[in-house]
Amino acid sequence: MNKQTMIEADSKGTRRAAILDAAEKLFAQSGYDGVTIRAIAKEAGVDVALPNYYFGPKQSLFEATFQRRADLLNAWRLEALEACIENAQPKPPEIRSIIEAYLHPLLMREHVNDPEWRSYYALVAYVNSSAEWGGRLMSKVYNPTIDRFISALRDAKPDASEDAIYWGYHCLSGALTLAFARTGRLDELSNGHVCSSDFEQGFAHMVNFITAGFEAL
Amino acid sequence: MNKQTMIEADSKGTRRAAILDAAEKLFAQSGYDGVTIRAIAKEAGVDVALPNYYFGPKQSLFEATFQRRADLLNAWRLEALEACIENAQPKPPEIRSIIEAYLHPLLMREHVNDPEWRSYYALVAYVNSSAEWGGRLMSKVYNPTIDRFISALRDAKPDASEDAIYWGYHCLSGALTLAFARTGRLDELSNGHVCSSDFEQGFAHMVNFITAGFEAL
DNA sequence: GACCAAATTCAACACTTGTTGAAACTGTAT
DNA sequence: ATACAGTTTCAACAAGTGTTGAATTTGGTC
Repeated sequence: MNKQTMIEADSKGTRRAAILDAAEKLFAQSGYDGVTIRAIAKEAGVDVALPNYYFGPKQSLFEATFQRRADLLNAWRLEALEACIENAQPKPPEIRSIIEAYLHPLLMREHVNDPEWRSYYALVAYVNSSAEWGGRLMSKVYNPTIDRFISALRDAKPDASEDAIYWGYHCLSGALTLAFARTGRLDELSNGHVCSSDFEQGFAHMVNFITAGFEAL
Repeated sequence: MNKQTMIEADSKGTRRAAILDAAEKLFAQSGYDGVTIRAIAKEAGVDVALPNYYFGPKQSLFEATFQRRADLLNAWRLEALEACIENAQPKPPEIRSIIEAYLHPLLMREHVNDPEWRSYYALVAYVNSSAEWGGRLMSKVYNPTIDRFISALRDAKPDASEDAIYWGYHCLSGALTLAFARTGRLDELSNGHVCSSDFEQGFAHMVNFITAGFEAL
């Protein structure tokens, strides 16, 4: 049973899915240590003992929550990357279209403003910049996909150094996950002029900015 | 008594400073909820009741820790910005030199590899991408300085839209604080080829990347 | 020495934490 | 009905949580 069908099996009604939904929402809001099993159980409307029954200890619940939507996300991104490589044949694709393949799957579907997906994105932001989870968990779940994007960028910029490409990806990742975190900081900084939760506007600016960064390598 | 002298007054020997040092280190490692007052007291070598005696409740201790080095940092950055504006008179300074004024004060002094400053940077990374602290605390402490940099960027790029400049700053901030977080992710992604804790190398790449992003606005 | 305020310790408070084992309940196959 | 495995509840556990008030110690001033 692949993960797509797992999500659907868990999709609605079952308590197992309700627990994951609650965990996703709360972990995204307050981080691992800021959330108690009891709060998750309450949010999910189940008994305190049930999360442990289904997922074992708290750490496993957290990793299961993080893992749940990852395979879908990776599949969407790879699909978009393959398509952009295909379209550019036989030349390597433009940098801009690689960056778009990385970002667009996150908001070009029905789930752009789906609060559950937004929670998951915030969870990714938390994990990505957490010293405790960051390296290990992100790498385990997302590296195979990222490797493909790195390769594509390398092909598009064959004269750039390896270091520069990796640090370029670092900038992309940092900007993206900070947007995911939805701290409301840009709103405050700009006195309400910019709405940082307007992902579609923000992503357009980010694509321009990041593309220019890579093209200058 | 300004903050410079406050830090020096707290610098060594006093328990008050030991508590701040311990809190800085531990909060940077594990975030607000991942650290207990008892752990801080133990790390500082003082009684459990002492943090509360000096700083009041846990939240206040956290904010005091975050605040302690902020004024120094702001002063250094503003000094660097003034210098680069001065040097470019009467024209506005180059974008690259503005970005350098923002980044270089963090590593161009004796404290580049000072573990205490590194802890503080990691703390900034935590706060910046935390949904609970991010907006409020970062803005309160750092906005006046950031506003000056935004103005300088606006002068250097008078034809860029306001939105684009704010989102450009967002990219800069996200990349910088992700580097601060020191998750070790780039190391894993590149199979050890890139050392993400080598700030000097990383900052050089980031300056290039971010400068190109702004110049393309 | 006596005095006093600041600093520090100690013990305890009320409450929350993750986890568990035994009991009760569910639905289905026999 | 019986049996049985998968769920769900309940109560409790040992350990840890932030905070506090009273007691004690410290260091300097009269």
